Amino acid sequence: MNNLEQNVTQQSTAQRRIAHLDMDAFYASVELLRYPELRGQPVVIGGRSEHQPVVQAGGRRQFYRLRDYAGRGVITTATYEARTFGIASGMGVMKAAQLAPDAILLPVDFDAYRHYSRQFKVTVAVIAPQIEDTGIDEIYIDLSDLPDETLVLAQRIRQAIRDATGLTCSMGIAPNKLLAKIGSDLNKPDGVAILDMSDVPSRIWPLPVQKINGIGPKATKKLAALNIRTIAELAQADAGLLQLHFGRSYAAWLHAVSHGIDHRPVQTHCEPKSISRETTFERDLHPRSDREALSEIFTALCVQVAADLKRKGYIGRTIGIKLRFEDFHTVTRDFTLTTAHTADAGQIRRAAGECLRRIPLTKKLRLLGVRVSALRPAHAAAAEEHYSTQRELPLFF
DNA sequence: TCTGGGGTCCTAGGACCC
DNA sequence: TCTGGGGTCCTAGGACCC
Repeated sequence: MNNLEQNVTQQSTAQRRIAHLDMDAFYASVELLRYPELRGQPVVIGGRSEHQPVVQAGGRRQFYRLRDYAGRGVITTATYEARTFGIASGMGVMKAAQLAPDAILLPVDFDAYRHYSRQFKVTVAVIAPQIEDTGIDEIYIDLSDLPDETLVLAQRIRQAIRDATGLTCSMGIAPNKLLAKIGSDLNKPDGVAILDMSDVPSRIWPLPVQKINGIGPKATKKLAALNIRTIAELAQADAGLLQLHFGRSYAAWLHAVSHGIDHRPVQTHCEPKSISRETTFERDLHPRSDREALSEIFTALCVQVAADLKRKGYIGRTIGIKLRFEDFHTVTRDFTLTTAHTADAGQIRRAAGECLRRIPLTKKLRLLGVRVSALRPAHAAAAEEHYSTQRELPLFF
């Protein structure tokens, strides 16, 4: 065995130390920094239109209540006080208003959340640089190569985030991402959980299957029909039965995760695969009688996607659209350019228009979306073009 | 009074090529 | 005329996540 092989073997057999860090009620907590007088109250973030607080004479702020809201939209985040009413993210605002009509409603402010997101990630990176970005409010951190004791490290990271942002987070630390992710939820909010493989039977198995990242509503329902509700029941389930109902690869995955097994690495770098924009209308629009409005929205989406591509430095080759009808049925169409990649709004609009013509429009629409995929960095494409031109030159001269 | 917007990954069939 | 697999690309839909 040579040195390289030895290293690889050692690396793959060594116990890893992976953290999952999740900001507590992130959007709501950022809003509470801005409106400290709301601390301790049920507050939800979401909705679509402008429901900014109104500053009254004397500087007092007047906030919107859930009961004052009418129309479409969902809750993105609820404070823990609001969650006691049964409000959860993803819930329609109108339904949340039934549960807690007096809860404060604030509009989303993504710029503010992105600002705090960058801040907490930079703060963590100073202490532990091996970070995988998995969203605006959560990251995985590979702590394997750091010398410090696990709990000391966790508390140092959490304190640094609190000092830099005033925000709290929860952490799970375990030998892999699967268990770290479950762990960060165990002592939420503002808590830490450290898990080992030997903790799986006592601390993981009693949990419901949907606590596993990757088992969603559909799989949970199918498992419940097989009398499988806890991770313990999943771990004991007959392999043949699972294969019959979920297919070979998903069944194998279910079996592995129920035993706490997960070999995915922490990925510190990731290129985007697609960039898209979509919008749900205030009211459903008719393909004929609202044709003008739809056409305007469609073009605007293409212009936005093109701007996003340029700002982020990508060009794409596959243009796709998404339509959602009034009955929530959703269809997509896409088209791959035979010419070069593009970030041009006009070209995207034409391709998207071709896609649209392939969908029969009878029902009213509630959503329209435009996506560009098969991306590549614009600079790499330019460099390659330059390189290939250079290479060809000698042939011509 | 249902159900946002931004993504990723997987599956599956058909075309096309070797 | 019928008969193979394997590999890759394209397209559509769906599950899932934050």
